[in-house]
Amino acid sequence: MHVEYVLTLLDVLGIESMAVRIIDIAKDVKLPISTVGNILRNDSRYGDELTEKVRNSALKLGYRPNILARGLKGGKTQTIGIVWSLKGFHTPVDLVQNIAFQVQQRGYVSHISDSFCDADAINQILLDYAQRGVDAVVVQMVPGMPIHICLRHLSYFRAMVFVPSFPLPEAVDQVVVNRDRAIHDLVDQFIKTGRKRPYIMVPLNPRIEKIAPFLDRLNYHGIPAGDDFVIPYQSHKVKELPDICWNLLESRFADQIPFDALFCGVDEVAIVAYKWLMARGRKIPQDVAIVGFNDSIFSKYLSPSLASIDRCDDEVAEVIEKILFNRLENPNLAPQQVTIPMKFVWRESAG
Amino acid sequence: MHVEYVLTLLDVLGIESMAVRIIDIAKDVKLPISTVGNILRNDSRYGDELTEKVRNSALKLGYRPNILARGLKGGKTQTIGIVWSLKGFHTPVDLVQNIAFQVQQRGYVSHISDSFCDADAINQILLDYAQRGVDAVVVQMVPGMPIHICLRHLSYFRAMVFVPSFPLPEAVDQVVVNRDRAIHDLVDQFIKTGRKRPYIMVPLNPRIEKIAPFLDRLNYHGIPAGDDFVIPYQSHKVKELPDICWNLLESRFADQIPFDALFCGVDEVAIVAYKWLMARGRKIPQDVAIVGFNDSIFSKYLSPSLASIDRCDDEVAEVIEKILFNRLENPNLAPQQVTIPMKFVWRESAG
DNA sequence: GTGAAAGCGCTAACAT
DNA sequence: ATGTTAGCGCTTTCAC
Repeated sequence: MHVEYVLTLLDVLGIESMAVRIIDIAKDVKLPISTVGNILRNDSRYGDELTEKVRNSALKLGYRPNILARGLKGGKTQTIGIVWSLKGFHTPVDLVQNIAFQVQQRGYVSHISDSFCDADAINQILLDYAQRGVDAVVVQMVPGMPIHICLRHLSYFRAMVFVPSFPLPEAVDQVVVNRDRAIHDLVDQFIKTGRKRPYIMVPLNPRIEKIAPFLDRLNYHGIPAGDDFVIPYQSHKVKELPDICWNLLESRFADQIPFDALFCGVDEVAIVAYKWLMARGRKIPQDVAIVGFNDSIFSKYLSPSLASIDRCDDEVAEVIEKILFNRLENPNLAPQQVTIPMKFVWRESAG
Repeated sequence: MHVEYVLTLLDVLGIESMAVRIIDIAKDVKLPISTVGNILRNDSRYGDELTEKVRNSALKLGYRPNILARGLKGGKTQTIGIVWSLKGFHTPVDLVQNIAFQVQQRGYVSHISDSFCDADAINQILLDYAQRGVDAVVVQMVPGMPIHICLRHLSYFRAMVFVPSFPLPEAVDQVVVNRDRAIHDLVDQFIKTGRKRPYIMVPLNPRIEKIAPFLDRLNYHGIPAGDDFVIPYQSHKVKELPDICWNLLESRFADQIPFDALFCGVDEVAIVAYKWLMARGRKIPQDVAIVGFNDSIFSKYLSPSLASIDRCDDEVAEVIEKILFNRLENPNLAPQQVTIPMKFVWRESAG
């Protein structure tokens, strides 16, 4: 900062700019530093009188422990780190905000870093968190990501919660957020309403999350669905996603529309499909059924209302928080595993 | 963590779980700690040979400085804090992600905290950041928020960038993101297309951001617009927003629709308005023109395409980052102020 | 029950 | 040019 300016300003405001330390309290109450520290840490050995005196002084002076110093000695830093794929449209950023919010309510502060779905990036982030004395981390596990990248950092953190889409075989704390059930349900809905050629429009990777269960379920119903049922898109920049999808539909289905149902990787893409199909005089869901993903708040109010898949972010955030703090409070607990299946939400567009 | 399990696991993986310290390098190269530290800090006094030796050793051992120890001594922690109103739908969470992303690219880590638009909460967060040796903070300033709440913490941080919607009179680094121009433009568009009663549907607070410029501009055009032109909504939970708005329209305009244009606080609310109006047989934009807010990626693909206001998040994030790191690199710079006006984006729904 | 003192890992001022 | 040393603020062990 512009030092002179700041000093002047602080002067004008009459602000004391030094942080209060334990030693300041010690001087105030005329006791040794360790006594003050111990009392502030709720050491029960001290008399009520002393305790009260110290607490009052701390309150009076506005004492706040220096987290850096605490952490340096191996103490808790009241910090949790969240490693997530934030860029790219397939990702539930709301969920991250939710977790951060929960954590903040507990008096913790969170670091949020973009994993870029890249093993090396995750490794660097975890190393970085370790240097900072981060107490615990939440790591989104993308299918195909080697988990040992993360496990090697296990000893640096008091807790480590993984959020994969399929159960990890390792005995670690994990909240599995699985799409299979929801995708089965939506395919069943397509079948029930007589669809013969349901397509899927999603990013190509990771295949196992959406494409595989979709095609599998179609095959289960006797529809020989292969990669010709997949309309893959690349989404480097979220902003370009709608245009990319529009162009994809234009170029690939200029002559005819071979599908009678379409599962879109996100609700926003479903909106593009709506417009594209309507421009061709197709009726939704009569001619083509549509299902989106994420159950965005607007989906219910599209015309027709858009069926979607609910990731259950609130519940997931809640469970993550629970498991995380359980572990922090009780380090010797057996590893926890909770599965939260996403839910298919029927609406008009699904037929 | 489950200690036994972790130890076994680490054992199996053959992982060395101790962090490498300067002293480890010092032992490795048989030099005093300070020499190693100095060299690692790019002290130019040392010979090439020594320098190389130390650097190689650091690389070999995978040395990473302990940020806590560095910060404790008053050094940089490579951390920036972001204080923003995250809950509540009026807020550009994307922007926060953008900033965090930029910061990460620079090798910094970010803390993100929800300000709840509350002075006391902000105060606590800044105190907390100060305890953690956070290098710099970015603070969203909501109109009406007393800035001295923040200024009193000025001396704790190496940089402090404010993001208000109107210029702050104080000489501080600030990126002003202003709506006035965009709202003027959209009102002018309404007038140009002959609208007589344009309404606005937004949260009641802060009035000065959207409602005031909207009504002012209408009055400028000779339309005596007052609070009867405002349809205020409360949005405690984002998820409930569409239903709340729907019910609001239902109950307030059961008999007749008095407006021929509607400016919605977010694009999602515009979607609700679309459906509600269409259900009543109204044509958009012929009967009622609609403009949303945020220029969400789907707006262009609604039917009709939705006019909106672009917050220019990317540009804002970029400027914030630039000012922030300018200040960190050059503490004696004069305070910077940049204004980035939002932009009205015309599309079919605006008529 | 109370208090002195030894670090945590790093930085930087200060000797040599 | 190179090396010594005194902390930063807190925690925790161990004397008293």
